[in-house]
Amino acid sequence: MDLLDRSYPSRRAELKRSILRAALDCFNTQGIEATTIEMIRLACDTSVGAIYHHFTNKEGLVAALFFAAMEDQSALRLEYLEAAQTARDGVNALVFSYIDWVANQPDWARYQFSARAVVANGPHKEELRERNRVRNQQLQQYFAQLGVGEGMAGLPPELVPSLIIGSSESYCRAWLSGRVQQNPTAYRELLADAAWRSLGAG
Amino acid sequence: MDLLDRSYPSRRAELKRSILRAALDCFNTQGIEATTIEMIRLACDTSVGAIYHHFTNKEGLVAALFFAAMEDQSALRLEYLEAAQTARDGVNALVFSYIDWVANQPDWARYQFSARAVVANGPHKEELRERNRVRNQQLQQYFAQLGVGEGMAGLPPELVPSLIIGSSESYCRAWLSGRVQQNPTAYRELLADAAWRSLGAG
Amino acid sequence: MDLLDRSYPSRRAELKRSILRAALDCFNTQGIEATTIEMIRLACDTSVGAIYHHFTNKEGLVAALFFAAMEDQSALRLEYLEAAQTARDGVNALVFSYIDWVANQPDWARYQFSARAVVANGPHKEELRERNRVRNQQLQQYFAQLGVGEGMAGLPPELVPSLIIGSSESYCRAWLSGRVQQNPTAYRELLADAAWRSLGAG
Amino acid sequence: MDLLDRSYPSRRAELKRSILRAALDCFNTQGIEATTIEMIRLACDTSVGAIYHHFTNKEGLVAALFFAAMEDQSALRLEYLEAAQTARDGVNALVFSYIDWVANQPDWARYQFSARAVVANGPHKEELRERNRVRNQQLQQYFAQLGVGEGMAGLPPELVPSLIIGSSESYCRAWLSGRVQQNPTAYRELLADAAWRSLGAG
DNA sequence: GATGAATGAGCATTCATTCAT
DNA sequence: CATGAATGAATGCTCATTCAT
Repeated sequence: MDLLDRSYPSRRAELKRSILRAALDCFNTQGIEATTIEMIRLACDTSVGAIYHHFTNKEGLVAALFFAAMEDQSALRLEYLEAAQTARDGVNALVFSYIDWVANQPDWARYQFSARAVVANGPHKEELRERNRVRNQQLQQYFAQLGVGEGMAGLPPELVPSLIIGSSESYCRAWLSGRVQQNPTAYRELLADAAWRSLGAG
Repeated sequence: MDLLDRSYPSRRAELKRSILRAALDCFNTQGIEATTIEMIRLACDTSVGAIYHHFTNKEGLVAALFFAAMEDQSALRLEYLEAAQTARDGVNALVFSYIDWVANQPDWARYQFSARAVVANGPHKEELRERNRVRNQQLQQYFAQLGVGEGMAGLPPELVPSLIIGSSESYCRAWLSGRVQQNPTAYRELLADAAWRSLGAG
Repeated sequence: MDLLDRSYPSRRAELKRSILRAALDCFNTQGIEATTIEMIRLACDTSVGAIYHHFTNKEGLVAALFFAAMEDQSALRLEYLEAAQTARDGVNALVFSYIDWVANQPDWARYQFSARAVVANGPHKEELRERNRVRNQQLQQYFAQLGVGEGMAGLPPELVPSLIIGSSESYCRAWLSGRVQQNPTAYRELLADAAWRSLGAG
Repeated sequence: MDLLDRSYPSRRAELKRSILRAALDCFNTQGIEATTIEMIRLACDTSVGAIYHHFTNKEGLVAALFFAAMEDQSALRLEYLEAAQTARDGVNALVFSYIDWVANQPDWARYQFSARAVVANGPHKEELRERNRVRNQQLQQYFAQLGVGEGMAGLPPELVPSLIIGSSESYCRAWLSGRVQQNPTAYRELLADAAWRSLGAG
């Protein structure tokens, strides 16, 4: 099922969905700043007014799209994490959910990379901060439950996320921008193993 | 010595330097798109005409700044790599040079992150591609010399750069955007060790 | 009793009244042009459609408000004039009714000043002209009855209204915009005396 | 000599003058809010950019025009006042300078009436307040010199300006909007006499 | 009658770029 | 070489008004 159908499932939200889809396409193709409201309007055949009615702003549209991606990614992560029993399972869940989400929603992933800076400096920066705070808290709880951090004594907590996800993110970026060819899912296991080793928890 | 004094060392280039410095400040503070030529003019007290005389247009200024950063970073990497004897030395050289450069030139590093997408889609995309090609070739040569890749048989070559530098890059991004506090140089060794372990070459 | 209750006394007109009151507030606070239908809707908690149902369009609302003020002011003037016996009484009636109305309905007076130009150039300009014509005729009749104009021989008729009401209007404007402090009713007698003297009819 | 030539006499300010003249015409013909920058641009055959270069804003243009009128009117008033010896002379100077200015610059006078409210609520409200303060102070000085206020003991000072100028202003407004036909200069003496009588200083 | 989503013409404003001086 | 006034296409956004439900 499509990401947007998950986020806006009702019938009445059809227009909203079609605006978002058109915006995603335009933003990814032309770049966020280079995309004009008129381009989006053309792409989904509505009126300028309708776009503003539903999203207030160009920045509101950018943010709505970004938060939709964030939530979808979060949902997959939680799903994977719920099945995890051990610390190693947890690391796998993070790496796999990250890679699978990017590989399945490359457009949304691409958008997420380019929109983050925009949202983080725009009028929705507070909402972003808050969502990040909540997400980090949830992750900490999960990892506390799993006893992660014990095996990797000595590693500063603020370093751990980079060790777990850094390589995957780096490869996914390279893939999305065409610098490497192979689909990241082909390296799921390698990247999860490498992340685990990098934690020195072997 | 300052990055710009290295790149534009002559006396006559003083104006060029002061424009670049002002532009860097503005771009980092306001964002590249949000910065107007007028803002830069104000910040370095020249005329619009002078800016256009030296850099042709805004994208020329963005690119000049980006390539200056790239070259400075390259120079440090080469310096570190020249002292490397073993594969492990090479990994350390990459990680250390990356971290040290970011930590010493945080403004340039910040700019590099935000400008890459702009340059990669602007009129200087070819020059960027070419520079990347040259850099990758150099790196490959160095690593071939050091016999890197032998100990890590089985790892796809296109994955290796992400394994080496991914975590460091991830942490540096987090540091530049204030999400973590500790200066990345504090974790130089930890990150290099983790990178080495992640390669499975222990 | 409230101006609007006088103009729209029935129970069924409650909504109409609440729209007018909200519009008056908004127009005075933000200015007529700066006030949007949406602001008015918010202020009286109806729907856009309801406003258009009752007043056809924004200019209809502006005019309805203006004519309501005009009628209320007219009613008071007639009331005062009906008690007048002499020319001097007539001048007093005009000055006092003007001042008392402004002092008792400052919001409506303020609105009247700012709306006149709008109505006089909008689609209701004819209605305004007609109402003015009728009012002037009535005044002329009253003054003819009282024999006004005899004592002040030599004064051009078109100058007389300005001599009678000019100073009061000037002071009331100053009071409404905060340039003077004292309530105009404090100067009722002084202004009426001055008007009388200015007619040279002493 | 034209009002604008007095305010912007240099050769280089030619464009500025032509913009102001075009704006005055448009504002008076269509109304300030109804006038678009494009209309003004057409009327003086420049570019939008030039208008913004010289006046920053539509509101800047409105204010520049308003202050130019104010200064021109002030200059005439000072000129007339300088020749005054007695209180009666002073009253005449105020009434005559007011009437003469309106009659000689009807477009500027009309504009002044409609622009005052806009400027008083716009971003230049402070400048307007300050200019008013200075003007009032000057007037007070002049009248103190002339011993005005002595003969009219008992009249509250804040009422005096309305008594002096109220009737003239009222008649001028009526003339500018076509409600009366006779040019106000025809009634200069009558209005000055009436003002003097209204002060009760006879 | 009431509602409010949808419409789209219209506007102020910006800003990279040029070029006469 | 330097200057900065002038250009004008392009854009985000507003808001009165309509009309299907």
